Amino acid sequence: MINTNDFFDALSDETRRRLLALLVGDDELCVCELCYALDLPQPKVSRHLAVMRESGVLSVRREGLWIYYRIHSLLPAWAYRILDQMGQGCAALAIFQADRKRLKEMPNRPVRCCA
Amino acid sequence: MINTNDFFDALSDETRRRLLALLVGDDELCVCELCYALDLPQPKVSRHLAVMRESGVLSVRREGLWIYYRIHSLLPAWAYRILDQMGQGCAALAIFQADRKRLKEMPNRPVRCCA
DNA sequence: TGACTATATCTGTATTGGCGTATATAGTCG
DNA sequence: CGACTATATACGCCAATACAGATATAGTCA
Repeated sequence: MINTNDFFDALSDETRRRLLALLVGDDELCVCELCYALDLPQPKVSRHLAVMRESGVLSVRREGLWIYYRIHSLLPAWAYRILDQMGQGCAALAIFQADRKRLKEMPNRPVRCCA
Repeated sequence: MINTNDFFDALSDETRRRLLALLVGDDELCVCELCYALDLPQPKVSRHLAVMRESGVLSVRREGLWIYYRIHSLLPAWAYRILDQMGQGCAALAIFQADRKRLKEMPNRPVRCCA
């Protein structure tokens, strides 16, 4: 079960909120998609994902070379609702909209074979 | 209008979450009530309240010697819902329950005259 | 095996942010 | 005015954390 402090720690950084906002909408995305969408160096994205993976906010699945992250399915209901509201609150912001746009227009997105 | 970063910054510290959780339930409380409930030194509580006041998460009313804080009434709907869900998520935790208990049992609570 | 791709981790640095303590401000009341 | 109460702020210190850049790991495919 996730720790409350860890959950709010995930929300305390804008980069992490950008990652979460994408994942709330898209159910699962791989690291290279997230890097491309946020237009940030891969180690930076990877470190933030690691923080959230280690605290149980995100879960991970490997498929070949790609590693897919998603919102952890065992979060308590209130935590889901907060993520959802955060997504709504951020949807109006230019940065978050640009992230969505870049993701949508990303060339050669990896194809899930056996989601 | 509140800044999204500032809003999540308010949630990023446990002391601030304890303050917010009390205020979500009680509509307004003065600094000495909050100090007593959290059992923390006054400057520490005051500094955390100042952070949230300056970013527009809390608003303030003076009544004589006492200063009453409350959740700001102009937060966007999604922010309210997050505060509400945070309150529910934390309600199960011992620290937050103890805060409520101390507040309820506090002797000589100041009396609002003209709320 | 070796080249290549995707992702993770390490290392050193700079910044942020919380803390305790001391002190300042502001209002009340004699 | 001076004593008192409630609250706010300033200061110096320390720990946490984000960062860039370099490097390691792990899987794939020739």
